[in-house]
Amino acid sequence: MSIEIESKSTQRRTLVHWFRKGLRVHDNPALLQVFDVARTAPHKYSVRPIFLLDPGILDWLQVGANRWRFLQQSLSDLDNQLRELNSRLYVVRGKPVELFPKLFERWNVELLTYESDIEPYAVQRDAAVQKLAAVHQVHVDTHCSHTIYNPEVVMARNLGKAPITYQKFLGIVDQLKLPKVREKPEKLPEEVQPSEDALELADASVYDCPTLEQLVKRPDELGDNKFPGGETEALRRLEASLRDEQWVASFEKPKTSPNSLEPSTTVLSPYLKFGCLSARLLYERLKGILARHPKHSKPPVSLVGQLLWREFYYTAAAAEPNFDRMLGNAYCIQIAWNEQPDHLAAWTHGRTGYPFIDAIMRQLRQEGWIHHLARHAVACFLTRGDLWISWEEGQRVFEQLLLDQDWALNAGNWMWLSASAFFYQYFRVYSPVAFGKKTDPTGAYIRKYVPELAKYPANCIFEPWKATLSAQRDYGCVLGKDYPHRIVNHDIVHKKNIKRMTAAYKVNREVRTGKQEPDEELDEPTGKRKASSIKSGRAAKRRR
DNA sequence: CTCAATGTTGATGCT
DNA sequence: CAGCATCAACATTGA
Repeated sequence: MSIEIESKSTQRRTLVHWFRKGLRVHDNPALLQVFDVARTAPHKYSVRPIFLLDPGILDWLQVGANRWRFLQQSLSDLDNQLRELNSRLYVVRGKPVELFPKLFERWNVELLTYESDIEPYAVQRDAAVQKLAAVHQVHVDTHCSHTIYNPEVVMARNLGKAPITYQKFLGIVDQLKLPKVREKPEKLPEEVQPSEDALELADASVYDCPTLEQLVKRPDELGDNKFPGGETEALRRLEASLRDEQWVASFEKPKTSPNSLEPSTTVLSPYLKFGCLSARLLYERLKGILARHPKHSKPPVSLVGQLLWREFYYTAAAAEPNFDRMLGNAYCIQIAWNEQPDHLAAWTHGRTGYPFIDAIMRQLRQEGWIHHLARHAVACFLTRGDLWISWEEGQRVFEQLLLDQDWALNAGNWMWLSASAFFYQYFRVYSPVAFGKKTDPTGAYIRKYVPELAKYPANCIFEPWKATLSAQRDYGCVLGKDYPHRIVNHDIVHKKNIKRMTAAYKVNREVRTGKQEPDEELDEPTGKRKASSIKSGRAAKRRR
């Protein structure tokens, strides 16, 4: 017994950084902490940066093949980055709560660091891990570095609540100090290399990065690899995006095109989502450029404005565990959406019969990224504009297909577009015909992604039902045979849906002001009061 | 309490 | 082709 204790006390202690999001070595305060501590006593410590991969989640998580590939590439690049710093990435297979007690013991862990996260799943997981760490006398330090501003700090400046308008949000963060962007850590001394544990002695590849074959269960669903994952590519893309300072300084999102053949915006979003690129670094770089160009665009339309939209939604989401649902969500207006599986399937797979909508949905499936305004067009079409299907259904499809899918942003934008929260001018409806014509009058985008319509001329490619049957035959694409008839008539349904929105808002208003109880069909028993408490202080006062 | 101003990105038709 | 009014009309904010 005494020998055991003796050997344990002389065994080196391990410092662990746990990667989740934040798949980078630059501006990573939690990683930096572990490296810094190791350097204070290189003979006492060894360092193990880890990523946990639960093989069970591959089957149920809403992640499409393209995003699995992005993750695989990001992990592989991260491993390379760490090897240049005399370390490596240790990918450990299993569930966090089952793994950590074993790792704490196996590696004699002293310190665990990670980047904090506001997603409910992560909050719950991290609380459980912190408990386990306490039991094993492992010190835990967390750092807020996925966002520029800490959502908790923003709320503290707004009477403890998340601001629900962007302008209010701007007013608050304008008073906050900017976080310091951190350099990537310096190389670790050789002595810090951990000696092989029992598992590594048995199998030297036990902690290796997953291969593409291991992560992508449906390789047939992989599209072109237009946006490879990883920090290296993120930083390359950052530099390419910032090269033209005039463009950066004059950027206005609403003036960029949703249907250009090549992206009209930076496509840094997937890299921000996985943390391959630090939002704080991007912010600092943008500020530097704007300082050299006094006449520049401003939030909400500027590039800085785009980053702050991300912050806005993160703050709102941090305050609401049900942010991704209609029921029990304090921000969200309650609407009796229809269930319409055939229409949902048509939208999901780009078979609505509206070429502009279908082209966007097919680009999304193939490439994993679509322009923000393209997301507006298809989201409006699915929900309040045409199909009257719940935003949660659209959220699910985006969650699967978008490389940049980020819980807070996806839910927040779906609520915005469906006029369920944050945005209320539901009478502004996108036309699935007219909207795309503004930036692509010839329909080149449609020809690329809906090739069966390639021979349709510009004057009817946005509305192929206007071509006569003989013309359709000439163009080699007959509606109902080679391409679907439109599943709804926009001119008719969008007017009907505006009236439905008016009715839904009226009910919601009466519920809020206490004139009427919420619809029992819509509300969960526990969600009743909550729906009104944040929405309106006026209503809450009246109730008291 | 009321009331006016405001809101990242609508469509249409007119000047 | 940019700018503007109109359509019908929302919630939030702040005076």
